[in-house]
Amino acid sequence: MKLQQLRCIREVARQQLNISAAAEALEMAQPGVSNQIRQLEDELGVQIFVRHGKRLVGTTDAGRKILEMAEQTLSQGDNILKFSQDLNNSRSGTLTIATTHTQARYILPRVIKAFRERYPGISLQIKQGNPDQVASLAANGTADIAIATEAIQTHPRLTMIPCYKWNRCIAALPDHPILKVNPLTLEEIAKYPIITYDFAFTGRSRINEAFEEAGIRPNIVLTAMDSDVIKTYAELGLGIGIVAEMAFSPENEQTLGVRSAAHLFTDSTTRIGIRKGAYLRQYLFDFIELFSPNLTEAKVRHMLAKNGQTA
Amino acid sequence: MKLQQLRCIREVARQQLNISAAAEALEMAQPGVSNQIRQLEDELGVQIFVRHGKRLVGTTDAGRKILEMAEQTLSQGDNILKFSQDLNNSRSGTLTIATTHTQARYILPRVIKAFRERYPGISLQIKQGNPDQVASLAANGTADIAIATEAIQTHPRLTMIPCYKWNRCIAALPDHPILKVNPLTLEEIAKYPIITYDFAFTGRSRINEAFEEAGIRPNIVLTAMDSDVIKTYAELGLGIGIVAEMAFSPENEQTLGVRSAAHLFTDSTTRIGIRKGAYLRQYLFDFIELFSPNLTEAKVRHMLAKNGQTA
DNA sequence: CACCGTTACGGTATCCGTAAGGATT
DNA sequence: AATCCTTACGGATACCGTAACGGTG
Repeated sequence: MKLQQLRCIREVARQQLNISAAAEALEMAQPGVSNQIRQLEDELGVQIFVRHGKRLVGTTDAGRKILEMAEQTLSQGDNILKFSQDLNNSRSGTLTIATTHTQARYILPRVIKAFRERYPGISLQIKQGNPDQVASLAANGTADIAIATEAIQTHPRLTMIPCYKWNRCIAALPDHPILKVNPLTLEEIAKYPIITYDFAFTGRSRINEAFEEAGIRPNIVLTAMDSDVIKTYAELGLGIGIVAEMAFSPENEQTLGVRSAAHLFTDSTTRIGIRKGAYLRQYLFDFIELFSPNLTEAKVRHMLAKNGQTA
Repeated sequence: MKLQQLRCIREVARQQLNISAAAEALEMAQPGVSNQIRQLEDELGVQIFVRHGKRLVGTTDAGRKILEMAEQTLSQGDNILKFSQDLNNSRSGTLTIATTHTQARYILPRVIKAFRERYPGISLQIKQGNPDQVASLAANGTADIAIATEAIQTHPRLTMIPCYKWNRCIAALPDHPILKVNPLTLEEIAKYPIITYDFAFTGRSRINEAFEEAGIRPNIVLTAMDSDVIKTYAELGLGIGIVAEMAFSPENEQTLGVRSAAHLFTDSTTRIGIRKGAYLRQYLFDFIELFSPNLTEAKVRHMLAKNGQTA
């Protein structure tokens, strides 16, 4: 059994059972991948993939288990490589961050600016997605770290570290009556068409809960995956936006009037997710501390240790 | 990085930095091992071993960490192999049990007899040692399971499962006064020379504690690593033996008089130790259940899961 | 027909053995 | 002197690429 064989089956599984795609991702030719898979299956004496003639159409029960164990093995192996790179040149490497639009657009810029100054040699990669995707990317090692608000707190392979709480605000055209009504209530908001986040996104469920508990059916006319789109349509007068408060900085935003709605919705907590058992390079600890200054390396290590972290 | 390279450095570390011995254990020639190690060190750019000229004299700090991660990786890889073998022929394979003399001699025979009847194709291997060695053998994967009484309850890489409690009894020549004294006390015992277990062995520390608490200095004239030796010298009239109660079966032992000393010493608990994250073949669960019938597969799985077990 | 996986084949690199050479104790 | 690790070299093997073939939708 060789690590390369495990890499092959893992990649094929990740590419929806497409060997050609897996070969490309692995930077090898299709036949090579085919061969490695066959050799592994022969050596183990276990079919991993279900074949319909010459097409892969699924994984066997045993295959799923083997794939899971292969991921573990490869993760462990990666730890050795990362650790070594860390020793040699802590100044070069890659940091891949999986996160949602709101974080990438409004929170990360200042963090990344500071990080780049400290580690100019590290190349950064931001992978965006919805919270589920973000969690998966970190869980399978494609990303070093996940930053998101929901759905990820229960992922079995991630250790979650709470960073900060936030809430929503209301954005509307400057002359919109909602900006002056007193007090601001859910009933008042529900009188107008609403623009907010796509379901299962940045705290969207908290918005639903609030209206549901109050027995109000809001008129949601448009949902989007990112705050900028919501703001854009609010500027067009399509309705009032319910947006994460960090999407507004005090100095900008003359085109929209903004007021806090923190008293109407439950706080959401943004968390960092780290794959259990991962080796964390020094600069990742520094990144986390830049992101949330109270999360010192010692604190993070302690939280990881509590969660069955190996390394 | 290849698994074979990891195997090489692991074996060298296990063989006290002796490449020749490692090569033999790996069934390859010395130069091959040397090469693999060098290649790995080159690829990682990290020195793992400290060399004095041409001799390995230690591991670097980084090397120790890498060795630890390598063991993890190889363990995970082994899980895949074991799992596959389990699917193919659950009737063939090897079960390696690391345990102490007392278990091997007095408890395991009936268990192994039953096990062999159920799995005639599985070859069994018993590795004996003191409790520390037993724990290490299971922790590093040389043995599938550890069975012992102390020292192992705190091993960080093992999940411990308590099986049963036991205590000691007094063995002496049939006409020895200690067999009739009433009540049997530590003071009475301490009047005579004592033969018992080697220190750090099958519950020896419990014996020490008891005398210490009572403020008595027993006259221990001989210590041994196994119950048979103790019994032999008791038969020679060298003193009275303090022995694990399971070392006596009711029907045998006419040469020695026996009486219980359970009221004088704290109970000891015999535990099974299993490496965290190990894949357990079906027959291992059956073996455990034979050893301790209340430990069903479901219960064992549950205890392992609580302890950060992956597979 | 387009796509996908397998088989066949050949060059290259890797692995691992033997044999000989320096170091260390 | 004995032990031990390294270097050097050669043969077998494994790996991986290209090219051609066979199923599948």
